[in-house]
Amino acid sequence: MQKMKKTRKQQAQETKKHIYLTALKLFETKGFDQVTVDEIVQKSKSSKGAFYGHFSSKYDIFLEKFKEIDHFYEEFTATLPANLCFKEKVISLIDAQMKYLKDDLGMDLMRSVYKSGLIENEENFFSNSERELYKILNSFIQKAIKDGELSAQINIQQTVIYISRCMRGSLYDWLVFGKDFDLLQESKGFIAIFLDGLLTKVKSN
Amino acid sequence: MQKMKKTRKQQAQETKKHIYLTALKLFETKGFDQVTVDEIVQKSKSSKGAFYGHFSSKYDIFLEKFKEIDHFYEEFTATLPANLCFKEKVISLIDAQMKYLKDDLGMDLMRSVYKSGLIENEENFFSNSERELYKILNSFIQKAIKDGELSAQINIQQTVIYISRCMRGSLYDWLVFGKDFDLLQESKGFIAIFLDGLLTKVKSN
DNA sequence: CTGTTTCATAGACTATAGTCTGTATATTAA
DNA sequence: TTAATATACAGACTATAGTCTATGAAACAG
Repeated sequence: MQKMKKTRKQQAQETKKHIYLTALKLFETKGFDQVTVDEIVQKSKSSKGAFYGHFSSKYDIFLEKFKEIDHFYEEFTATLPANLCFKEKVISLIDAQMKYLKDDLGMDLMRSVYKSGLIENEENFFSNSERELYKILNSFIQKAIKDGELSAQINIQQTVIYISRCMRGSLYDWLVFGKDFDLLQESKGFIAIFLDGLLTKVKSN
Repeated sequence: MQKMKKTRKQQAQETKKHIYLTALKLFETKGFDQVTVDEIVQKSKSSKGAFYGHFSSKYDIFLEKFKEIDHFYEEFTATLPANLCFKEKVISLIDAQMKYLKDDLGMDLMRSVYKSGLIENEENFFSNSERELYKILNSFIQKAIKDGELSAQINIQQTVIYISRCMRGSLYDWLVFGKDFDLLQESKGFIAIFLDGLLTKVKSN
């Protein structure tokens, strides 16, 4: 197990990371659409072959970055107070998540993510990368049912989809309506009403 | 005012319409992404110059078609029974609209519409072409307030945005999750919960 | 150690959306 | 009527994402 000699795979990983970081830096300074693959390749002293060997598209770089969101979810779960009710938990999740998406990932990146979701055939990350989110929501709901906050009748998977749809809806609107759209407030106000509906519906059962 | 001689403008309109119809036919048979501008231009015996003189992009053709949705809204308004309550009206609007989008406009076109909403700088139709939808929702809400179904306290514009966001959310999910996503059922189930929340919230005020 | 295979990378090439320029004809001005 | 101008269109050209093929070096087999 020698450390000196770089193996082929190690070398490749370094190339990938180097392209990745160069691209992110360029995206940050010039904006996603202003950066060409040729420029990424040139600035990273690499090649098209290397680029497309490691990433399947220009978007793919952003998706890679987007996957870091799992770290966010981990941290969120770890620091969430245990004594909150269902509604409080969901709202606090949305609040934290939107802050993270807006400030840490940024609008450009999220636009790419949402664009790529609309590309046919592309394996959409909403069913992969958002798995962590689904798990969290799922656990919230399970807990709420156990605590009698939600009826045991509800379709858990469906509800997870609905709640995450609230997030996607607010995010999409943010991307469409732009800067003067207050993502935090909009998504909180929206989900609050939806959750009221969810809780009401259950009580009347 | 001679009828025989075609004026320049008339001729141009005919060219535009001819390109438009040729493109739509091609989109229908091969799917939007499979059709190139070159092919449209060639099949319509026209040229790039003519194409981009009349349309600002390939998407633009679809947006043109999408504007026909105003006819749908007109007809819907005309045939809506007057004796429905707020919730019934909104649900019936969503039901009819989703049927229309799914069956008459189709997934490909809607995908283009939602993609184009994500393109920066592009004047997004959500603030233009959806104006008719906003008007209808606005009138529903006004009526509901007058009838005491909704509190006079609520922010009407905000509520319009929320309800239309429910639609956008369901539509986006449809485009992402694909064929086995039941748009009608999903959007109805979703909005029903949201409306419950809206009505509840008001009652408790 | 030597021949063979695999694989990361280079960079030429392709496909296609969109731009630019030239032209002929309609329109307008005199 | 003739000259000047505007504009609809043709098609060459550009920009750029993504593909394909070649190559040289590492990994491996014997």
